[in-house]
Amino acid sequence: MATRAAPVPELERDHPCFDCAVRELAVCGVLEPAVLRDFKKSGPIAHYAAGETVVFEADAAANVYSLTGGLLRLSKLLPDGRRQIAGFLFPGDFLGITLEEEHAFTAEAVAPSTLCRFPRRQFDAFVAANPALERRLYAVAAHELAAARQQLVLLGRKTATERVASFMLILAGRCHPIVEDQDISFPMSRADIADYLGLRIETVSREISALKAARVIQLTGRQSFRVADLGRLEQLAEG
Amino acid sequence: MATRAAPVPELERDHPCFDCAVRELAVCGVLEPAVLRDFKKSGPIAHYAAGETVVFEADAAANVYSLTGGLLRLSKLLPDGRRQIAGFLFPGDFLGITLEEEHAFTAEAVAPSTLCRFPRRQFDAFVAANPALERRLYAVAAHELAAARQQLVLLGRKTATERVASFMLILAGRCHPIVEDQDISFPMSRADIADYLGLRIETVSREISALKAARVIQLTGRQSFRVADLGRLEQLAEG
DNA sequence: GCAATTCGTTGATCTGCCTCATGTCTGCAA
DNA sequence: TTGCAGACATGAGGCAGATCAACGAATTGC
Repeated sequence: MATRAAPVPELERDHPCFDCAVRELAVCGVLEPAVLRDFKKSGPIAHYAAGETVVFEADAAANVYSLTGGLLRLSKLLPDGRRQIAGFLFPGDFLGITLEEEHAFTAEAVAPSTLCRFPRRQFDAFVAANPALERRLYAVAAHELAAARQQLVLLGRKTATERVASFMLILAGRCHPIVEDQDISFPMSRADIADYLGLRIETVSREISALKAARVIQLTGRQSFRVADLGRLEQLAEG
Repeated sequence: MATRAAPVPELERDHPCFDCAVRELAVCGVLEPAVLRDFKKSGPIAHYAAGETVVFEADAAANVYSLTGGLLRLSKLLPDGRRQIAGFLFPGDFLGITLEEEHAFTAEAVAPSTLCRFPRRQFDAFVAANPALERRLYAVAAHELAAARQQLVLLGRKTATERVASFMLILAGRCHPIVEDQDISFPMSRADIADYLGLRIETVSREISALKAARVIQLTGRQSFRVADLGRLEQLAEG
């Protein structure tokens, strides 16, 4: 979870990074304050309302972004309207891991979101000049790759029950340690969950109801829940 | 495709990299000959027969590898035996993009394969000392990530017909340019294809038969085919 | 050579999830 | 309060792909 970093004394109080909540988490975390000061000059902070699009797939990849607050979804549409969500971006996550000239996925705000935007060319130059940043980007890419491959297993081989249970565990896993009866809220709709898990919303709804009926989870709102039986949930997620 | 690089005159004739077929393609491609000479000292060449395991999932990630010949599959098993193949590695591909201490996937030889093996610690030190190599690794990771996310769309939202057509296009896409009536051979079994596409072997077999009956492809052997109608194949792959 | 085994194909049937339909809840505005 | 719209839930029936079964064609071992 995004733990607020200590303010950076070397920075001016009005510098946008001064009390950034995700500085340690984000790629910027590896930069020295002096470097950071210059770095952030390169791009403004952008706000997006829920539902707004940050980048369209096939758009020129002119900027890269660091998400400081909110939630994004990365999705792709097939010609007939079928949609697959490849992943969600949480505060601290980086948007723009590619060397292609165009984005491969659409990024949209699921909840109101705040991002630091950097012109791509400038960012690349900055990366080239800062080996620590380059290393951090590689780490981020490796991490995303592992997550995507894990999702391949879910989409290729898991049942609807296993998928929904796995999703609940992913949500719960964002809090360390995972404890039972802790309230976990998720801003995404059933439609988003369905498109992430390769299911239909009716199926997601039914499976959530089943988990609730089995007293494995407890719904505390439309978009929040508690894990009531972690062992059983983990069991259901694997088969 | 692996185009044989020109021999490297600065290297001894008996140096393993002297006439490596994939040197330009692989991560080593960015290294100066003098650096390359030292680099390769660090690890031997390993051979694996078809079916042999290079690394087991959950094994300590003690080595990284560069595939110089053959074909590997990256797979994961669920407790009850269901298997998902996350991807195939072709000559020039790198095995070991992770910062975790354990491998997340099993890597097995689909066909007889040859790999350069490097102790991970030594490799990491080498990467830290060679920014060009670091950049290349990031490029490789970004590329793999894009491929994995594309595969998420296939597994989450495509029909059996679309999946098999997409697979044929992926195979054909490894030859540039894609031309009709060029013989394309693939060393993987129907079981491997099924586990890659999230289908059963019977379904893969039926769909291949259907593509053949529709004269979209032509089978020239058990594990080779020709694209007879590229436009139609692309159409079928998207829906 | 011939059995034994593995791999791929094809047919018949079954089932998990999708599709379609309808109902319920919540938030918001009048 | 009522009415409305959007999101979510639930029921009934259908279908794509899984499962089960049988067979043919390569490959391997003797």
